[in-house]
Amino acid sequence: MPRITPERREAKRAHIMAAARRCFSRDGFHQTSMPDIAAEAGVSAGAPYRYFASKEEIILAIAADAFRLIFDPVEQLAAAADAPSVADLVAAALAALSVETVADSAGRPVPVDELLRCAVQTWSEVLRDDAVRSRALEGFESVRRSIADALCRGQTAGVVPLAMEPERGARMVMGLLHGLLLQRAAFDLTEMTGFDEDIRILLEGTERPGASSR
Amino acid sequence: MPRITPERREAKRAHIMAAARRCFSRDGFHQTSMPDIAAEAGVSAGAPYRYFASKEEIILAIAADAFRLIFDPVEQLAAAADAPSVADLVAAALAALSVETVADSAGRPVPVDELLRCAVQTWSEVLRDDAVRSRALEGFESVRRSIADALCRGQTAGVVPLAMEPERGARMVMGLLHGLLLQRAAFDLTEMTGFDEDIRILLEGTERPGASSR
DNA sequence: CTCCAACGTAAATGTTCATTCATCTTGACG
DNA sequence: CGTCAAGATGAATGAACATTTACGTTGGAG
Repeated sequence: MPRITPERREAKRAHIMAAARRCFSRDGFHQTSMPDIAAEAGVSAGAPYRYFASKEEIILAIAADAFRLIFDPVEQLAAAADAPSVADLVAAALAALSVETVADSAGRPVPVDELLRCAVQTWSEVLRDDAVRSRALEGFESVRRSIADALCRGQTAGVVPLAMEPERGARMVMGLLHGLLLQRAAFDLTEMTGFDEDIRILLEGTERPGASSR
Repeated sequence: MPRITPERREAKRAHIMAAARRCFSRDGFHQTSMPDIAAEAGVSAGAPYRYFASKEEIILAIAADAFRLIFDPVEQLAAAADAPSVADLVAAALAALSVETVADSAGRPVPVDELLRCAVQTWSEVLRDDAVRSRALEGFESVRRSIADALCRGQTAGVVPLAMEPERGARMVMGLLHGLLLQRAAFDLTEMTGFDEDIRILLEGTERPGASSR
C-alpha cells in the first residue's frame, strides 16, 4: 500500500485540524473559508479534502474535540471524587477553565482559549445541525450523569443536602460551568481566582481555612 | 412629505424584524439569506433594504433586542428588590426564562424561545463582530452591576454573606442564568419548576415553607 | 532501484448570496 | 382629487465560496 504511513497521515490530519481551530477561533465557523484553512495550514486549497469529506466534517471534528477536551477532566473528577460537596464539584470544574493548554489524545498541547471560543460557536450549531446536536447532547448528558451520581454519593456521605434533587443540581453545576465558560470566552472574565472560595462561602456558610486557590 | 406615516414605517420595520427573528431562530444567522427574510415577511427581495442598511444591521438589531428583552426584567428586579438574598436573585432570573412570551417596546408579544435561540447565536457574533461585542458587553456589565449592587444591599441587610465578593457573586449569578438559558435553548431543559427551591436549599440550608414555584 | 497508488496542487466549476437599480405603485399633503 | 417623493418590486450584478478535477509529485513496498 504505497500511500503514506499511518502516523504521517494522522499527524497531517491533526495539523489541518489545528489550523482550522485557529481560523475558527479567530473568525468563526462561517466566516472561515476552506481556502482560509488550507492557507493557515500551509497547504493547497484541495488538500483538506484528502482528510475531511467536507467543511461540515471539520466543524464536527473540532466541536467534538472542544467539548471533550474541556469536559473530560470535569467528568473524570466527578467520577473519581469520593463524596464531593457541590462546592467541590464546582471548584473542580472551574479549575478546568483556568489552565492555559490541555493535551489532545496524542499529547499535543491545545490552547484552552481556542477551545472555549470554538465551544461557544458550537452552541449555535447545536441549534440547527442534527449531527452536531446529537453528539453535543450525548456529551452533555454524560457529564451531567457523572455529576448527578457524584451528588448522590455526596448525599449518602452527608455533604450534600438530601432535599436537593440531584438531576436539577447537576443541571445547575453544568449551567454555572457553561456560564463562566461563556464569560471567559466572550465577556472578559480574566481573573479566575476566588470563585472557589466564594462558592464555598455561599454553599457552606463558612470560609475554608486551608484554601485550595491554586 | 408624502412618504409613509411614521407609525406605518415603524410597524413595517417591526414586521420585517419579526420575520428575521423567526428565520434566525430556525436556521441561524448565516444560513438565513436576505431573500429568505424578505420571503418570510412577504415582501420583495429589495424591501428590507429600505429599513436596514445591511444584513449586519438586522443581526445587530435582533441581538440587541434579544439581550434586552431577556435581561431587562432581571435588571429591574435586581434594582427594585429591597435586600435580596442570592437565592432571591437567581429565582427571579430563572423566572424570566420560564415565560412563553414577552412584550417588546411597542407591546407586541415576542416568543421567548425565539429570543433564547437568537441570544445563543449572538454569543458567537460577540467573538468576532466589534459592533455586536460592544453592545453585548455594555448590556452584560449593566446587568452585572445591578446584581452586584443588589448583593451589596443584601450584605448590609445580613442576608448575603459578608465574606463573598459581590463582583464575583454577580458573575456567578449571571453565569448560572446564561448556563440555564443555554440549556433551555439547546440542551432540552423543558421543566423549569423546582430550581428555585433547590437553590434555596443549597444556599440557605433550609427549604422555604411558603414556596414560590413558578 | 523502480514503480505506482496515493498525495498534493491550483485552476476550474457551478452555485449562492448580498446588494443595487431601473421601473412601477402608492398614499398623504395641498 | 391630483401630484410626486418615497415605497416597493424583482431582475441584474459581481463577488465569494465549497467542492471537483486534471495533472504533476513522492514515498515506501517489493
